[in-house]
Amino acid sequence: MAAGRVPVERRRRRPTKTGTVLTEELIVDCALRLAGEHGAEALSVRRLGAALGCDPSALYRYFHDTDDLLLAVADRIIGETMGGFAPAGDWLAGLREMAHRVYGGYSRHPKIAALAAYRVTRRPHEFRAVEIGIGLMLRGGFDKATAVRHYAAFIDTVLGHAALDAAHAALAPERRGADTRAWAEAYQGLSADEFPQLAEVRRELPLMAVSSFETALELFLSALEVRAG
Amino acid sequence: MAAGRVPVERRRRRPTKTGTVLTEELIVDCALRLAGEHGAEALSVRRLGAALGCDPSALYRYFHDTDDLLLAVADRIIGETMGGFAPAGDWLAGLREMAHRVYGGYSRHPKIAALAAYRVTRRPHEFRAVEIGIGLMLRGGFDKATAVRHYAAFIDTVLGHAALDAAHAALAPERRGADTRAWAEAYQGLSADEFPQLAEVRRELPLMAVSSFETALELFLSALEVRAG
DNA sequence: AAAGTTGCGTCAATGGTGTTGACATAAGGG
DNA sequence: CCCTTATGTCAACACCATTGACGCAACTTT
Repeated sequence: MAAGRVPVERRRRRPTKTGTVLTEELIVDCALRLAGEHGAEALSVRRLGAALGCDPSALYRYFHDTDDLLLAVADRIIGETMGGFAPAGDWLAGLREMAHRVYGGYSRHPKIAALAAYRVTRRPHEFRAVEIGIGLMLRGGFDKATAVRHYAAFIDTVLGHAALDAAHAALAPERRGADTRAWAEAYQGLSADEFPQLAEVRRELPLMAVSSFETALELFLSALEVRAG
Repeated sequence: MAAGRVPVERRRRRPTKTGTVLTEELIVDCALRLAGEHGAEALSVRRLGAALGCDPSALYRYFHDTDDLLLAVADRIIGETMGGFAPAGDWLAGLREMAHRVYGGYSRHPKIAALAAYRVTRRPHEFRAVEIGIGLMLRGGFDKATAVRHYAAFIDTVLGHAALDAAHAALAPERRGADTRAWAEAYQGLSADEFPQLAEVRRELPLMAVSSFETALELFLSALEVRAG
């Protein structure tokens, strides 16, 4: 049953009924593509099996369960977004780019992001990302413990926003629409007596429907800058 | 089928097979209790029906679907956490307390938080919370548009951290443990050649396993303070 | 080249999930 | 007292993840 128990060297590559030869890599590829093309619900063992042309249960030869597969997919995303990133100049600019890369990567795969943004993949691409992030904090002049704590706060803030926006983007269309329209509709009709502050900013409320990631990131980075210097 | 379509006044209160009389409130109560007591998976229409002593499908007379029910439960949580909150003094202190209340409320209901933190409930308790939050920003001296944008960044940062930590807390125990231990185990064994920065802070890495909410919040608030004054 | 292991794809089955339409019954208004 | 109709119940559908038994075929060994 168990996945990965079989050493890679001993692998016997038997083609499936439809001819393709399964690989961990191929499965992750397919999962990523499937989650992207079709809606949020497309990522199930059965659909994945169908897309790969194999029996669903064959996947359990490669991954313990769907959680294991999910982490593998998440690490692939991290790898893609951080690929070729080697910040050289200003540490703050480095952090800014890293934030944009991570946020952008997860935005491109909202369904996965919503499920995996808060996980620790414990896989190579994540190792590299943390290595870079902590390096940037150290370059900012923070002592070791502060660098780690600030990196945690930084990446969690970025991941938190990414997860929020991704989860929203991954919602079924009619639900996403309803949530978005709330600020321009339900919140517009509230009584000014009961909600004076909301009435005051009524015309600006639709701003609540757009992502606050950029605003939050710049506020956060400015706070870091102050503490460093 | 549809929920809420029946005006409240016309309701015919028929007891279920086991004698209890269903109410939207009673259902939300039960859902909250169920999600708290039993593990993360306890929240399903069937279990809820069993706990209420009614047929699962009876719930569809009160809520369109599980999403509708989820939003009702989430709004209840907001109401509980914000109950009696009327910040009078310093606007920054008000924001700090609001952040702690929201984060704490969701921490007490991780399963719900993981599912609902990024939603707009469009219900009374949420209205009140936004009213208070925007009021605090206006008190900080920001103009209308900036107040709204800063409130969005503020609440999304808080909700993002709450969602991250809640999702982690709602994980199945063995998965949560594995994720947590990663920083004290998998990350400790990495080669110092390949990951020099990680090696540098190796002894501080376990800090990554604890919530970064407080750190992030204080950084965020300090940035707000600078912009206000 | 034949025999023996064993990886792994397939099949069938289990027990879970949300949701719906038909139905019967009792509640409450006239 | 009847009539309308709200609503709890039942049965069914279409999904889901996961597992154990099975047998083929791809390697290893002799």
